Amino acid sequence: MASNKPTLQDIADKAKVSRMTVSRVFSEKNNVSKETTEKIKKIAKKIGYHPNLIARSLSNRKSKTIGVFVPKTRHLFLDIYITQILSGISDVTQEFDYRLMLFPIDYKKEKSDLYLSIAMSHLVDGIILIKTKVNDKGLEELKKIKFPFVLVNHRDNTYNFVDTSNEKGAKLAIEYLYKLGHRKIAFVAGSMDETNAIDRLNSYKKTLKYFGLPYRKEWIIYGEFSKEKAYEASIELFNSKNLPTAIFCSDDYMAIGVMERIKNVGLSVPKDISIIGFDDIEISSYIKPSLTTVRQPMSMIGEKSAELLFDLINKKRTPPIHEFLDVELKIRRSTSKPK
Amino acid sequence: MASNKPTLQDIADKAKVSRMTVSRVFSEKNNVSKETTEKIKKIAKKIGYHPNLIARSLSNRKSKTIGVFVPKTRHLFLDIYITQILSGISDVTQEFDYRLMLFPIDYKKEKSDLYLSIAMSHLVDGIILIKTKVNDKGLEELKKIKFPFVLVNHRDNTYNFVDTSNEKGAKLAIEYLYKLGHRKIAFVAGSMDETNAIDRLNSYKKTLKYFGLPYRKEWIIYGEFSKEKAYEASIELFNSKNLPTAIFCSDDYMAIGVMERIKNVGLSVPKDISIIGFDDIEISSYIKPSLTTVRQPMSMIGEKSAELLFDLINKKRTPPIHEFLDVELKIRRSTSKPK
DNA sequence: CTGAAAGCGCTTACAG
DNA sequence: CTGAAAGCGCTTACAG
Repeated sequence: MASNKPTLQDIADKAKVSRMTVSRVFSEKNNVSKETTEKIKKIAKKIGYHPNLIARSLSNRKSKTIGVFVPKTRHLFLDIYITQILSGISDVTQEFDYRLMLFPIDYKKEKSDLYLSIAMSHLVDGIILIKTKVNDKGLEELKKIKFPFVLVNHRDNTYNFVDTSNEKGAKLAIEYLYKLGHRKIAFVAGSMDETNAIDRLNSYKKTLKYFGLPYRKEWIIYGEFSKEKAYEASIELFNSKNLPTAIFCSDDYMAIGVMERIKNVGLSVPKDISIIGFDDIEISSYIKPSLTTVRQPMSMIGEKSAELLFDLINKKRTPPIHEFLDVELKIRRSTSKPK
Repeated sequence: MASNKPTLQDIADKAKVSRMTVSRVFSEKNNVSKETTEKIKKIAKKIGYHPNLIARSLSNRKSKTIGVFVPKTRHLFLDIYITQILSGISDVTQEFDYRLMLFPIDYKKEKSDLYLSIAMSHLVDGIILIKTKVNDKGLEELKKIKFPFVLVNHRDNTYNFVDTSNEKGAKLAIEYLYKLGHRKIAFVAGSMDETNAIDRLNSYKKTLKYFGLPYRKEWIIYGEFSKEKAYEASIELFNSKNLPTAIFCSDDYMAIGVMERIKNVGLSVPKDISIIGFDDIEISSYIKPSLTTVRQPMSMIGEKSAELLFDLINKKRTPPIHEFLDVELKIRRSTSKPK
């Protein structure tokens, strides 16, 4: 650490002006004479002045920083899915000349006043929460103090959120299978404490009904958005005598787990069973067969959520705001007509 | 924003003590009587007090935050490789009860006083820079003011760094190919403005020499750590009459690009040509054939660099510190004996 | 366009 | 164990 960092006062002394004038130059108020501005900038450069942003924050009550809560999953807190959302957030944050503070969090374990204490800490001007769980008590506190925050991929009408059209996504998948000729369609659900998982499940049920397809409880299994869990749970599907001809999985990792299972029971994709995933993560186009999946526009989800947050911070929109982003079916080789 | 957030003074008034005493309670100095401590905590809870961390930072000159510079690559600033490093950094940061500020950066474009201005801003107590380029002018400034910082995966003896044993990694790969019986081994280099790429190339040359293998300039191609570039550049290898029997690629993405090329020229991996990559990214175990590669301990690299940074911040070690982490050869199906 | 005064909400460094 | 004083380095809100 430099022992004595120059301050506004140091420059003011040398330039023979008040430190207020120097402050104006660095906060770009453009109301200082050209002459003095140049003199001040020259001196600043010479003595190596850089503003103390903490001091600035304390007095103007703006941190110019947003906080992003990201779920820790699978030991690694960032899977590819979240990485892309984060990337979108980061792009917009830089456009707005803001900084980004990361809060990795285990939503299940964290005490409920974490959000509030960070909101009250003045460290950030707004918060984005990626994939919170249902019934998160902390959110109500944030709303109560009118702190700007946006939920990402968590649909709760009480709050601001940016979410994927999960309903449409699941519908697209089932519809596509139906049109291929499938009538026996099983479903692999995600973690039921996330609205993503709930919405996809409900849309699966609804779409089956719409097409007049049979709904069978034993054709729904629960994989908790995990490849391994999906692999384990999917054994049940193959113990029954009545095999589905297609399986729609709530995310790509689970689809990969199910494909492994299918291989292990001696069947083949898509010849015996068609598989559709959800997300379109990078691996999905590399595996064999490549995975048909519902693509979420991940980095756009990040961008939109950051844009919304800045609108809230700048009071350009009033809560609650709800945005749904569109999905797209990526057809690859894990789906075909039934035998 | 809450209109009037309670401050230390508010609690002090109600508790009939000085705000200094209240401050002591919240900074956990443990030198306040049990009785008063409890009274203060009770009042704080009742009126919803949460400390203003910005104010605390200004007066005690500690931000309790570290900054991490991450390269923006491939439009998405975070590829899987960086994600894992970041995850390791984040784990250690939480252990030390610090916060984490993210600075996505294009190292080639950024003006050179960015590091310095952030170091001087008091926003962070230390900095980790992931994959800087050779000849980055800004680093010298940081060193001059003795600001704690650590380079990740960039070997520059002037500064603190945590790097992979690239030399050993490349040696392991070549050695393995040699033992399989390969004598004609080509090399795909990364971006030559990164020491990672340089070190792997040098080790390739050195190891060839060690085994008495022929070094041919036309067997070295440059893929800039990009799948597409590697695909493009690798065409040259197949225009020559003298084909290699194995290709060692400086990263997995390039290995994937080269494998595509091999397929497109009608050859097959590993039957005609063996392929080895570097990194062990997630896809590498999913592609067909699965990729033999030199595994970097990515999240450990993150952990070690954060631990080193905290040691520097707490003056437990003195710069320059250089750490190399071990690599491991993951043998999969993209390598076999030559025909 | 410029400045004097007051303040942001904490902690440091004494002192007792 | 507790407190009075001063200060961290800025900006706000006047005033001229």
